[in-house]
Amino acid sequence: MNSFSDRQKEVIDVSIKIIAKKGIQQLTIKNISKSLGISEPAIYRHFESKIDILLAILSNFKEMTKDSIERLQLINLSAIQKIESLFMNHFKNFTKNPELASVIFSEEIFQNDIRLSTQVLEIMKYNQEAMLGLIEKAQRNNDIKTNIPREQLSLIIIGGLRIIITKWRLSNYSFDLEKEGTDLWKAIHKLIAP
Amino acid sequence: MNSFSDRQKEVIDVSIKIIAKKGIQQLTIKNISKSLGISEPAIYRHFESKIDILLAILSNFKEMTKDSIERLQLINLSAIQKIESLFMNHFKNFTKNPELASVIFSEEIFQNDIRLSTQVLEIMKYNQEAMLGLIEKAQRNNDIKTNIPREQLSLIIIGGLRIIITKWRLSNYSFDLEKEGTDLWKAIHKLIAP
Amino acid sequence: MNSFSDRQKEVIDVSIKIIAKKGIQQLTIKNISKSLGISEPAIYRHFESKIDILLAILSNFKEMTKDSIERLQLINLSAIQKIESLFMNHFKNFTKNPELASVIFSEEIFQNDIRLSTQVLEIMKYNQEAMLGLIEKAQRNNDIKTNIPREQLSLIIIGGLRIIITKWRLSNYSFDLEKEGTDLWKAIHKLIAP
Amino acid sequence: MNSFSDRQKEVIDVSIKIIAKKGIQQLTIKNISKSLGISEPAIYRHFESKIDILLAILSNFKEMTKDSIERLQLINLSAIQKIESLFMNHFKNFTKNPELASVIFSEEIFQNDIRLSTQVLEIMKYNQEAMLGLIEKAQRNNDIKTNIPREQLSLIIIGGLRIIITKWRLSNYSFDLEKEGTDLWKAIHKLIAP
DNA sequence: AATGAATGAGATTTCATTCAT
DNA sequence: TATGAATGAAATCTCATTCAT
Repeated sequence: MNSFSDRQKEVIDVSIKIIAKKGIQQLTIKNISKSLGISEPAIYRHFESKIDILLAILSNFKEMTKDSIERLQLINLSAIQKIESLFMNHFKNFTKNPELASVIFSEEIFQNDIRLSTQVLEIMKYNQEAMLGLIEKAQRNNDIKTNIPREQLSLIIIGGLRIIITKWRLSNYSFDLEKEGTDLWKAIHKLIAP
Repeated sequence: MNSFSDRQKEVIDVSIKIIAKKGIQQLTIKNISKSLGISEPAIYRHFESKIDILLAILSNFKEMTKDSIERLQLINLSAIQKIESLFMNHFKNFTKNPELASVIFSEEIFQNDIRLSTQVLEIMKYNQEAMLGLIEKAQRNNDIKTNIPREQLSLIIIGGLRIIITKWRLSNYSFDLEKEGTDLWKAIHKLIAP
Repeated sequence: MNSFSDRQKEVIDVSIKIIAKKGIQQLTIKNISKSLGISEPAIYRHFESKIDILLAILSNFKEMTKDSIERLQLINLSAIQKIESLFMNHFKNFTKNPELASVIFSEEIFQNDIRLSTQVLEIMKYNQEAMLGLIEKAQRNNDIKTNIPREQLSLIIIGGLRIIITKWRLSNYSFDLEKEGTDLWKAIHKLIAP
Repeated sequence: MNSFSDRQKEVIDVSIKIIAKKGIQQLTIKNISKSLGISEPAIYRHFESKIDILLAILSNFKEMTKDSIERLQLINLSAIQKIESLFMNHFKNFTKNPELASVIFSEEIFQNDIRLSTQVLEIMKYNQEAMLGLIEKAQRNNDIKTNIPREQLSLIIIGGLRIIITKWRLSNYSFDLEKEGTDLWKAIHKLIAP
């Protein structure tokens, strides 16, 4: 799809790490190039501008999001199981890749450019629509209460997902995200089950 | 408690507005002074440094948070009613003061300085403890399911609160926050009611 | 009219000198600030951008041009004498201020920005219209041949003026501009007299 | 004489076009290579440095100038006819090749290097001497007034030539150069004829 | 309390050029 | 003959802050 060169992937990678560790304000061309051990102008062989680096990060997220949702659709699971899987996969992924957590839910970072914020909104929308679709199916299967509108159910599930990750991040990854995530899912599941 | 001068309050005010409208990267001494119609050095009569402005913003939030929670405790309401009130008050306040929404839940903004992030964590903690206390009481009153640990209930309630405000902000305040907030509360209430 | 501060005038001044001596490519903020003995950022207190410095130079030229033409109109001279005066004044001014010569007829310098080239064209137009008006009057007074269209006469006079200044400049100001200018005017006068 | 390779000629060509369209400041190795559809280092296979490209442009002009003057000398025309031919040929050539006009009379472009400005001065000198020689002959043939020194006549002719081309270029080639050139020549001819 | 002038540090970006392949 | 990757130098401009007034 979006075929980034090896160097481009490296740039994207260290950029995410820099944002995660030191915040967007420290994402400078100097810091990126220092991390890669090359000169500052060398970055411009691989990206036309700094904004393009941020766009590449988002483009990467978008692909990842789409892929994981599409893969999920193909699996032979019930809708409620797919919701659980979607929910829990986030924790697995972020545990493996904690930097991602800092960037993926930090809409503020991408506020200052229309192209960036458009991408962010599209990613959010994509996630929400997937969740809504699954909730609808699960309700039809009678695996989720039907007396609660799916829009609100979706907000509650995604809201829970986001806040636990935010807490984990702000606590400096000091608790076991997968364990706390499982507990949260159990609670949500108990609440929404008919 | 912290007694800010009139000018200091003005600085805090326009700073919040700038962050809300243009992001933290645009919060510069130049932009602040331009918004206030004074010169840049004049800012330094009122704040020793830029960090002090951000600390003042957070200090302000902290006071507001404490105040509203303390006031809530004094009112003659049941615990579940207090939770509802806490939940709904946010929407009222943000509808009146949309800029606040952009800053109050943007922890990323305050990531790059220990003094700042410490303040942010304290505010979060304060809110959570208040919520936990109320949930406990509501459970004792049998107004909330008791078979779900209050830690998870708290996450779900605050998570829902945060995500709806985030959506509202990213949508450029394009929907009726109070109405959507009411719908969300109804759903949560139905779910957590015994 | 355009009221430049003292510092702004200094910037304009050294900028003209730099262009004259080293060409437009050496007109850098660094060189300007070095010439003035201040730091580079200090320049930006006085001009918003480099383009604004160039615009100020042109704005200055425009004023000078307008002024000198307007002053000329008021003097009690015949049209042909005014043409001579216009012609010869250039040599006097440039002899006093040789750097001006390098910039005033270097349209190429101002090619890369629409605002700049617009200004250049306006200055040229202004000069040409003044010259056309004077030629017309002189022809009516029978001081200039009437069997030659004034458009061509204007081109010949201004063309002569420009080329002699160009030669003087490229020769590193190595000949007496006023003397050569007088000789040229004598020749032109002899040719265009009826 | 100077035998440029095909690639070198291409480089010279696009360089002239770039200078004409966007000014000398946009004549960068990057822009040259982009125009040619090759990589930047590839340019250095054909020219040792950027200055060498500019020198090649001037060297080309010099050859062209010499050629056309030498060819003119061989033709069986009177001196005044040769002057007319020299004058009018410029308009024909520039109409065919408008970019040339932007560069050939832009001495400022070549100001910042001694080797470049030396070349420019030589070309000018060559042209002037040819013109002076022709005027002298025409005066001896009694085709041009003899009471005007040929130095001034030369200035007037070449000055007229240059200014009309400058106007044409700054007007974005918006008028018929050959027609206006003819009108100008008629005027000059009428003036200088005995 | 406020300002005009200034600055050191640093940001993004461009440029001519080099080198290994 | 050509390219991908890289770089030192330098350009424009921004930022937080200081100081004399």
